[in-house]
Order: sequence, then C-alpha cells, then structure tokens
Amino acid sequence: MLDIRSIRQEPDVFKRKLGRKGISPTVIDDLLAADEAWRTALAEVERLKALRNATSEAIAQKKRNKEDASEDIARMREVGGQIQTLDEKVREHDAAVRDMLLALPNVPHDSVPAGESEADNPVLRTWGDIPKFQFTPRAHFEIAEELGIVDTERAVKITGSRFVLYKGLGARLERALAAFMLDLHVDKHGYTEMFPAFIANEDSLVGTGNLPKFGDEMFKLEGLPYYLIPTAEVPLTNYYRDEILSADDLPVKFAGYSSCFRSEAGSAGKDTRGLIRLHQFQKVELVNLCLPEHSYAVLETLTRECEAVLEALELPYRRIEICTGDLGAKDAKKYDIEVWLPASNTYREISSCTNFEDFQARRANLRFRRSDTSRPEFVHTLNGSGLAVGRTVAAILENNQEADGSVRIPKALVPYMGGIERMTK
RNA sequence: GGAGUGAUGGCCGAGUAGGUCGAAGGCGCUCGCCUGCUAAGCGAGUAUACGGUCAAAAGCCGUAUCGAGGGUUCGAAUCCCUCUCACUCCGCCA
Repeated sequence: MLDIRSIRQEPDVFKRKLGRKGISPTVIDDLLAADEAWRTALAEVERLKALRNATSEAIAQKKRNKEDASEDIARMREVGGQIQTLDEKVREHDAAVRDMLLALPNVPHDSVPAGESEADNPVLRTWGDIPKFQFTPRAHFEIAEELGIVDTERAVKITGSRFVLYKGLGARLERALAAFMLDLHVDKHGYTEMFPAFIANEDSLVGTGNLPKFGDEMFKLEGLPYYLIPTAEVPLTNYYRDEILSADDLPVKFAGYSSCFRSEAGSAGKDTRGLIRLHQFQKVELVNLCLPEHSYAVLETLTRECEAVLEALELPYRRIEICTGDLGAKDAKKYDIEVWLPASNTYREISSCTNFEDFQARRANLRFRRSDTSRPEFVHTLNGSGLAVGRTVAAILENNQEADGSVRIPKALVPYMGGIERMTK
C-alpha cells in the first residue's frame, strides 16, 4: 500500500512512477478526489463531536449543580443524529479510499529498467558451464519416471492433476534439498530457521498483498476465513505484523521451509508434465526485514544468498532483472534467478528476490523505532526463494543425467543422501 | 466436542448505582539532580492513529482508541446484543 499523504503532496511524482507500470494518471486523480471528500466529511463530523463532548461536559456540570439541562440535551439529541449520518458518510469515503489504495501497485524503483514484458528483462549475469551431452538430454519427468522416483499417475488418482508424489530416492532428494538449503542459510548466511503453519488468515494475506486482489490464485478453506499459503513469505513476513520493533532488532532474517499452494498453476496450460508447475510444491523462503536505507543493499545480499545454493549444487544459472512491464504489483525491484534446463534448452525461473520497500510493511503495520523516543517508521521487507525445491530436483535430474539414465548427485548433497552418489534404475 | 473464566496503556494492575477516565497505583523506560563510580534516592516526562494548523519539523488544536463490531443514552472502560481470541477442567486425538 502506498502512503496517501505522500500522494497528496506529490501527485505528479506518483503519476509518473505508476505510469511506468501502466497505471493511468486519472487513477491518482480519482483517488485524491475521494480523499478530499473523506477529509471534508471527517472535519465536519469531528467538529460536531467536539461540540457534543463540550456540551456533555456542561450537562454533567449542570446536573451536579442541580440545574436544568434539558435544553442542552434536546440540542444534543439532534446533533447526535447528524453525527450518525455523517459518520456513515465518513466510513463510506474512507472505505473507498482504502479500496483504491489497496488496489494500487507499488511504485517501481527508479533503477528498474523500462520494458513491456518478460522479453525485455535484461540478463545481468550468468554462472556455470552449460553441460554438453553426447546424447539428446531427456526431460526431467522422463528421467524421474524411469528411475521410479516420482509417481505422477498415482498422484493424480489420489488427488488430481498438477500434483505429484515423490517416492523412494525422489522423496529422499526432496528432503535432502530442503535440509541442505536450510543448513546453508542458517549456518552460513545467519538466518533464523522457521517452520510455519501452512494455513494463514485473511489479515496475514492482506498484509503481504495477496488479498484483496489475488484471492483466486489461492486455495481457500471452505467456510473458513483461512487460505493455504502460496509461499512461506506470508507467515514469515506477518510474524511481526502490528508490532513495533526496535532498530536493534533489525535486520531480521527468517528462513522458512513450507509447502506452497497455488490454485492458478493449472490455468496456463503449459508445463503440464513434470515438476515445474504444480498446485503444491515445496520451497525454502528467505524473508528479510531491515532499515529503509539498507533495503537495496540487502536485496543484493539476499540474491547472492539464493544464488549460493545453485553454486553449491553446481547448477548453471543466470540472473535477470524484472522490467517495469513484468514487475509484480507488490514489487519495487525484483531479480529472478533462472536455472539451466537442458531438455528444454532454456533457463527457467527457480527463485525471485524482491524488495517491497514499505509496501507490505504499511499493509501489515510492521514498524520499528530508531530510538526509544523517536516515532515509529515502517520497515522495509524483502524476500527471495532459496530455492524452490521441485524445480531444483528437475534441474539436478536434467543437468546431471548420464547416457545410461542414471543421475549424479551433486557433491554437496551426498551427505544428505546417506552417501548415495548416483541414482540408477 | 462439553463446562467455565477472562480480555484495560511497553508490562503488571485499579476502575460496575454511566458524567472532569487516555484512564489511579506500581514496574519499566527517557531526561535531569544527587553520589568518587554503580546501586539506592529525588524531580520531570513517558501511547497510537487520523484530521487541522505550519513551507516542513516541533508545537498547538481536534477526533478516535479500555479485544472487535453493533445498540441504548445528551454522555459508555462502565449497561445490552453479536463475534473473536486466550486460559482452565472434562472428552477425543498424532
């Protein structure tokens, strides 16, 4: 959520910045008109309330002195009715302003490159050697099927399409990757490990910006105000919701492993096979809360921490920057990390690292104090996938496949696999 | 699932015949004094949000907030209704 007072002060700045995201300037004009109406009504009703408070005090005084106050009481009865009507109006205007603010996307940072679509996202760096194969590399789902480590058919029987079931060494690989990633972030990068509930309430989802706009991308529990979390970002970012931290508490670095549930995953009709696009996948998520002046440095560090996972697993990747046209609604600046997938001869997103600045913090009322005497300010929030486990499995299967159908386990992962160095039929 | 109790400021905790209660008192915290230093002691201060005023900040004015929402009333922390949450006991359960 953007700051209405800043918008009031510098409407043109917001028009320009939101214009980079394709938002029409009239949206700002409408917002300011609604805001003006709200403030006018508010001033009026507050004036009446001040009158009522003063008169009520006078009534109390008169009653104590055994004087007659019936005239004042009659007058206030009328004022009370006016207040009720005006209060209703204030509420309506306030709701209108809030709805408009909640619907507005974040403003992109000035450093975000302009662009229409994902095709315009610049590549910032690449790492690792793309493997050369003496044979045609096969897709991860074919390898997995042949190794018997993923059972899609029965997952469909048990649940439905867009779900998988890991079996045997596949299940172990999932577990190993999650443990490896968590250990790396906790031991090397200074994160606090978190294991949240996979269900969150509506306030939390509003806090991170998933509601009210993106409710249909999530699974809602029938008859309950609960949703399956689309990412651990939701519980981790909301951990300090409605709290005021001290500056000493910052930065906060949370690493959380969770299943992630996405209802939209089936609609696009692509990646219908394999581990790329599922209604449920597992992910280790990194969440950072920090001082506003540090958030862009933190974004760089955070992105490196996510890339470190791929480097440790010896998987080639590249980092791209998301341009204005491809930037998500909550994002001020975002890097995607894409891992090389040989079978499709392309890089695929395996992590997103984003600085939200105070967009989420304002929604979640997540603040800090620089000193005991200073006023609360909003923290900046960031997160990054470190990493999506299913896509990491896919990347290992495809990049480490051999002609005989076996798959080499990355060295760093061998201890987590009980010493197994290779998966064979 | 059954029965019961409760929800007040950073924390603890007063406050029910409705009226000067944003709310006693204590603790904590901040600043100052005092002391060779620390502790103790003394004094002052110490919520948040929004609106207005101001170039802006401070300040000042106003409104709201005693779990949330609604109601009664000129006036509600105090009365009524609904909801939420927490705790205790019983049952069930990994």
